[in-house]
Amino acid sequence: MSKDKNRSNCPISCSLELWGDKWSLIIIRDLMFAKQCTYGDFLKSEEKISTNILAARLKTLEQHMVIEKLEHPNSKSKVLYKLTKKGIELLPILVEINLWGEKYYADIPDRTKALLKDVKKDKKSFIRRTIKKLDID
Amino acid sequence: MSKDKNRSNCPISCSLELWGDKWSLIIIRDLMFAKQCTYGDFLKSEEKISTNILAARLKTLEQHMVIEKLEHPNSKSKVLYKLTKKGIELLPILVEINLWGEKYYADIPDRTKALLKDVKKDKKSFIRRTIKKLDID
DNA sequence: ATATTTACTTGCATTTTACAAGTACAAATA
DNA sequence: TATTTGTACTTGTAAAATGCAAGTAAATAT
Repeated sequence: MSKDKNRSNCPISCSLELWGDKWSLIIIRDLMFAKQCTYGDFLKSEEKISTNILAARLKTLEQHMVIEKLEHPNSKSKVLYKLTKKGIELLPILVEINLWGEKYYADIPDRTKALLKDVKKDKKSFIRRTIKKLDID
Repeated sequence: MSKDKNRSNCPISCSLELWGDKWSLIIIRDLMFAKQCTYGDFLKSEEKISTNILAARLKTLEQHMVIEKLEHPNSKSKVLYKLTKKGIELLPILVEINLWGEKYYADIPDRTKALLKDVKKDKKSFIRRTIKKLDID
């Protein structure tokens, strides 16, 4: 019925209890680099999340104020999802995961390579610029 | 029988397929800040991982060369686990998760607070020093 | 010789996930 | 206006992962 207690007060452990799974950061990645997404946009991602899992994750992330829902400007049947400040602040984590993954996995997409080249040139500046883009709505 | 194909070539997605769960980074955290751990040490952690899950995660992380097994200097019945270079390089990710978690969760343990104070003073230096400690074996 | 420690494995109930299909409302089309 | 399509979900169910308790085997301590 109600929320369980955290298994510890370690910030890493608490964070993992919220988004430590195979899908949450994929959703957040999409929002981070596409700015805003509809439900259908998430479903179209290459990783092919199933619709019930997507709905569950969106719900949890919204409840924990990592993302929020917005009305779509052109349509009442569409919903726009976007990152909150709390969600945007996950960017440094995504950047570091990207850098680690680039080092240990092959066939990185060109778009990602370009992005990471930019990151490596000046990480702080990349983060600042990306956040700035997300903040404008 | 054999390994499944990755769901995409996105480095974030690939990384999550390996350690995107509620336990892998807890194991890695323990190794990162305790340098070396036995099986029993992991079980003693506050988060109370169950023994079958621990065994499964250690196996996967070893297979993917994130951790490795060492003989215990004093005992043939003990096994020492330590991070490989690949594992050590997850430190920037753990640092960023820690910083995010510190911001959004309460009652952070004093040890962690002290560590994060050090991180915030000079992140690069903290990472360099922590890696240096881990490299000596 | 016996008991204890250590690193696991095994069995099973519960939970989570993945896949397929279905629903409800908005919007476009005939 | 009626019907089809698009969009955001929900529901059902089988398969897989998890959590808990107990068990095993080798090494060490007593």
